[in-house]
Amino acid sequence: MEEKDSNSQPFQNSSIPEAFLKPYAPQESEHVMYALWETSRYFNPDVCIENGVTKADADIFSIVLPPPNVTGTLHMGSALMLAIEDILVRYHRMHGTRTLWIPGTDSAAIATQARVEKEIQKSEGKSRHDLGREELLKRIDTFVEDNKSVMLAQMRSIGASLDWSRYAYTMDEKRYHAVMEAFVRMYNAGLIYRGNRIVNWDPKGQTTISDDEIVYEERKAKLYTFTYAIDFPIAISTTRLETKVGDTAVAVHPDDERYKHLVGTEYDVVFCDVPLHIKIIADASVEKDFGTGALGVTPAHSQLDWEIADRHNLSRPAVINEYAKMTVDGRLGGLKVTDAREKVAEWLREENLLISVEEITQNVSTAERTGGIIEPLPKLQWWIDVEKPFVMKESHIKGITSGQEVTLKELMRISAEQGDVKFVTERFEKQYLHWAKNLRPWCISRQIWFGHRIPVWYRTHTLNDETIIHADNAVEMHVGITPPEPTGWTQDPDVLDTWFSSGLWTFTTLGWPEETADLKTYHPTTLIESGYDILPFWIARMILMSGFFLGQVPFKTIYLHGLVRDGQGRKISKSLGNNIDPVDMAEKYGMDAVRVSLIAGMVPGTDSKISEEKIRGYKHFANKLWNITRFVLTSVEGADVNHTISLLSTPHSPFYAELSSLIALVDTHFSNYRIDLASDALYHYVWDRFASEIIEESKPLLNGHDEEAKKVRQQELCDGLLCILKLLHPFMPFVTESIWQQLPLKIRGDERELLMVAEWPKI
RNA sequence: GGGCGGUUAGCUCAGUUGGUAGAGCAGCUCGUUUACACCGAGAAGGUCGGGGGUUCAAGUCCCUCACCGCCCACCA
Repeated sequence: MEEKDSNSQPFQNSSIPEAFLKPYAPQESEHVMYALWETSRYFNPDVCIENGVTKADADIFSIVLPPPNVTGTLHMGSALMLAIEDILVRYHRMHGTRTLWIPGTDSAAIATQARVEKEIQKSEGKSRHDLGREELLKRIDTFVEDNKSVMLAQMRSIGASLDWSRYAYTMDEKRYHAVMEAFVRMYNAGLIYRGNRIVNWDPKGQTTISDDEIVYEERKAKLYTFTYAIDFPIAISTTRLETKVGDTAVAVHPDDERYKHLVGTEYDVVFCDVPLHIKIIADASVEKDFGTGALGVTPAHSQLDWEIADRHNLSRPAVINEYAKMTVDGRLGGLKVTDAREKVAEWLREENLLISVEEITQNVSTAERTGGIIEPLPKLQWWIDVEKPFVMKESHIKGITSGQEVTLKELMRISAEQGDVKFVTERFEKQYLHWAKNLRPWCISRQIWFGHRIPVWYRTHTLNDETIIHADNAVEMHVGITPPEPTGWTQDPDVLDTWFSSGLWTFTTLGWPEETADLKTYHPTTLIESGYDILPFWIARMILMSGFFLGQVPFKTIYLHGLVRDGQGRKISKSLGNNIDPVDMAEKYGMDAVRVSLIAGMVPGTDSKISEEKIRGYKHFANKLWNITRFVLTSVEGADVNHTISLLSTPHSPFYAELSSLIALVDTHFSNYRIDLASDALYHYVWDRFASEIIEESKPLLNGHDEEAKKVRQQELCDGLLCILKLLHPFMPFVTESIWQQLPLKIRGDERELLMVAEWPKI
């Protein structure tokens, strides 16, 4: 950009701050503004009270930041989340509300461990077993520490006015202890148990994963139809031939006329070298129209079959191990499942038992993190029983009375149905209720090393201790944060599902299990704000946990935002190369522009778009504001303006009336969580009204000879500017604060020094 | 299979209780006389996915069809 000839510079000898002689340069001031806010310590509501910014008995607005994973750097999705929350937080803080926003980061157990393991494998060619548990955890800690500092710096760069004095990490000491405490209490209430059930086993990651971590992939497969033996009366169909050596029954529909006469008969066959005892049973879960209408029941390797086995008291031989290899004797022994499948097909052909082979497409379950094909296996795991009634000693939840007996499932349903938690977007309530209704036992143990280790201890010798109960295998077990004696006890090697600890997040961040002042003051939190993609994972589990431990809902309102997509509405993905980095964009156009372009046109619950053109547009807007200031300052130079905070409370001209209705409109949009509409209204007022019309109309007035009219207009311009700065501050904190900091005292009047804590204009 | 969204200007989307179709970006024409060219002025552009219904009046309410997308379940 060329420097203007100094002779043509009209402000050469004026008192206009020099910064306004150039276009707005966000890069120079953003970090300075953030430092100013942070050192003021006003992000902390206690400091606001001490300094009279907030009254101690003011209304509460509390919100816990959904902790970003320490694995990554900040992407547009997290930037959107931070922007929305910061806008709401700044808005409430300026209203004099006692406002708390708690920052945190998430260890993201499986994702983080997988990431570090992969890097070590790549650079050193070593697996986690080569390193050992202790060494791997050390490496992960180093990785986390490195990443964390980058993450936190980026969160600051967004402008997030988080109370850093209350920062929490899911794996820090306080949170770790709270999670242990939670496990023990839930166990003692009888809601956590250890049991053998079918789990989703990921042979690649060598761990259990939850239903929610499964991704279905469409694949072509062969559907084989065959009989177990020449004299076996029913043909069955399957895509997983190799599991058939684990069959104990053939199930048919009770109403199926073809097979009715066979129900109850039993057969002994030798299938692929494996002796089987097959019982023919009738079960309503069988589809008459699929395949032959008869289902070979493999209790140990299918969720559905396991449940059928429950109903018919069948045995459940396991034939596949954790490495997806066959455990039977004979020709299949030790083979991988895919090879075994071929082998069985071969055998069927030889024996003339194969009736047909059909190409079908089916959904294969794969692990989200590793891509491994899920092998359903029976395993001894820890579970949360969501259907077991317990007594809720003290309930603050609408629809549940203290002392009432409820199940976790009912608790989740009632919290939403009675309106104790409200959804900003109604359709998510339907989704949530549907999910809560179909909730099954929740498997909370994971066979990885990084995470909250299960507080259960085992030893093989007996001891007379009342706290000891007997598990299977005649091993003694003790549930507690520490072992009953310093030696002789081994801790369960598994760690907890990351969502177990995340479910406690709204109250562990406030100091639970201690009964802290924070917990009393800020819980239930006012609002949870997150992407809709983690509704079942996280939102639902927080309601469960908070209900159980505190008899409260974790938050009163649920605001879910959508995905951030690219300018054409495509998902942001590495393969498309369409990623737009918020930090890069901020360097180019300023963070305010990034923030506003993220929330403009973003309706709660729907996906939104971001593009570089859009960001550029709002950069221009920031500059417009800058130049409006320049004009106003020039116009009132030497004039006698006198600003007091209360000025706006008595609108005495169309100008003030218009400002009042703008404030009212913005407030209405905020109360409906439509910050997109609020920012839109402000954008248009500032540009189309204030800049294009009011300022233009002012020019003849300011140059005219009617001194009274000139004076009135000068006052109006000042008040208008201050009002606009305040209204825009939540959206564009950097440029508005930059301007505020450079306003001459006579214009700022008796307002506070930091715009961040200035009083919201009153109508 | 079950559920839920969406379809409005070239592109991306608003449109609150039914009352004369809106914005941003792109594009077109013109303009650089001092807040801002990171600007201003102006014009153009839509039978609101198709069909039917309710109503004095429908982008908005109801029915139906088509297409796109998402979530859940999952057939062995």
